[in-house]
Amino acid sequence: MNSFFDILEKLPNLPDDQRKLLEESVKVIKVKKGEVIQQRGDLVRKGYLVKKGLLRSYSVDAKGKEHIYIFAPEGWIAGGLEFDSENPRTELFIDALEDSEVEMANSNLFNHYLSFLDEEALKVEISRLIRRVSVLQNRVISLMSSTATERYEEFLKTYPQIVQRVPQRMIASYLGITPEALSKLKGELVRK
Amino acid sequence: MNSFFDILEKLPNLPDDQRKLLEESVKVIKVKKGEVIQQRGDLVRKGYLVKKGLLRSYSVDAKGKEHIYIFAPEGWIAGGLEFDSENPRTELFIDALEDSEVEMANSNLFNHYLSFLDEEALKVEISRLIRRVSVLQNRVISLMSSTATERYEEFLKTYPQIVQRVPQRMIASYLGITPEALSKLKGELVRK
DNA sequence: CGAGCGCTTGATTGAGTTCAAAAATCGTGG
DNA sequence: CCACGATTTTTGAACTCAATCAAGCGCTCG
Repeated sequence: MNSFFDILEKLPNLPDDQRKLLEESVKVIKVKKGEVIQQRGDLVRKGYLVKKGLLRSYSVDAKGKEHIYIFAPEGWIAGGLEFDSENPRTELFIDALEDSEVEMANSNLFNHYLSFLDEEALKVEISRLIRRVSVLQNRVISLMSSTATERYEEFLKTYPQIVQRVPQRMIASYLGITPEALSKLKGELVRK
Repeated sequence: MNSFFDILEKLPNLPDDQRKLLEESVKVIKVKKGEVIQQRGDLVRKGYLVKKGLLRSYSVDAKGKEHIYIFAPEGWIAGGLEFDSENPRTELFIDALEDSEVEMANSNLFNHYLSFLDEEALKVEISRLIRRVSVLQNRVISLMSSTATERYEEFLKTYPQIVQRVPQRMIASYLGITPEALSKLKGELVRK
């Protein structure tokens, strides 16, 4: 999926007024580097599909430290349209690491989308969620069982395109370690 | 959902031969404590709904250490019927922590289930996945930003019914620490 | 009743944190 | 295009939390 408007095209039977409503629930916005577009506690659930640039989603712990949850480069979605009724408020912040262009969709789109889904689209949607579960599962396992060095090497393999674009301390934050630790760890790796 | 057979009841339009096929894809089995019912690398995707007893799903790392991914008491599903085509082989083991009674469904059920889903059931299915994503997200964040002690206290609050039933070293394994560390950490807590 | 399993406790080690400061890099205005 | 200030990375020393190794205790179930 490269655009939320693809979703609308998958709904040929949609009445015109509905279609208009959904079209209006997607806006293309420009986000400046550093700009925060979602904060913890936000009730409004929005999905941000990155057309150009790079977003990050992160939590802030009790001590004010940031922990990056995902990077979202071109083609990725940050924030998700999914709505968990048991926990309606976001835990996560989202901001831009580069000047970005983003399609912002509010949850109307998703909910209406669901109502009109055909069997094919349904499977796509479920696949997307399953893949997400799978990615998260691996992250949990790796946080529990791998050293920082192993996690870093894994990151290099999995997200080479991101390594180039973000400051090293952000990678440290994704890995769950301090910038100093990552720097030293890299030194160790080079020494071999 | 307390039984996979509930799924079948949600499909009133199902032709009889199809229904019979699906009914045959669910088996009730007894699993003895310690018995392993899924291993890493298994291609066959099965879902295990616990009727009685307690299952655990866990990974084994390079050093042979086990890391518990979830506990599944009565009413929970271990293993999941979801099929990720990009990564068809399980990373996880599943075994029984108590003598258990389990409904075992193979992925036929799920796939057919999807084909016949109505709008209502679809939303339920997607909700289930979303909740799972949400749980995993919290686990990732907590592994990155909380100390072992904080994670233990969180576990006590979230899964009080499980604390009573599993050996302490299993809780340590879930928290991502050694049994010794958990024992000492508990000592500290009592001392206050 | 004994052997083994699980929990505790202690000593030692190691990975990663914290704090501080220097070195390298980046970005922006002149 | 350069220079300066700000940010990022590196390096070092001291410290902390949890891992590892080892020994002892208590329970249970075979």
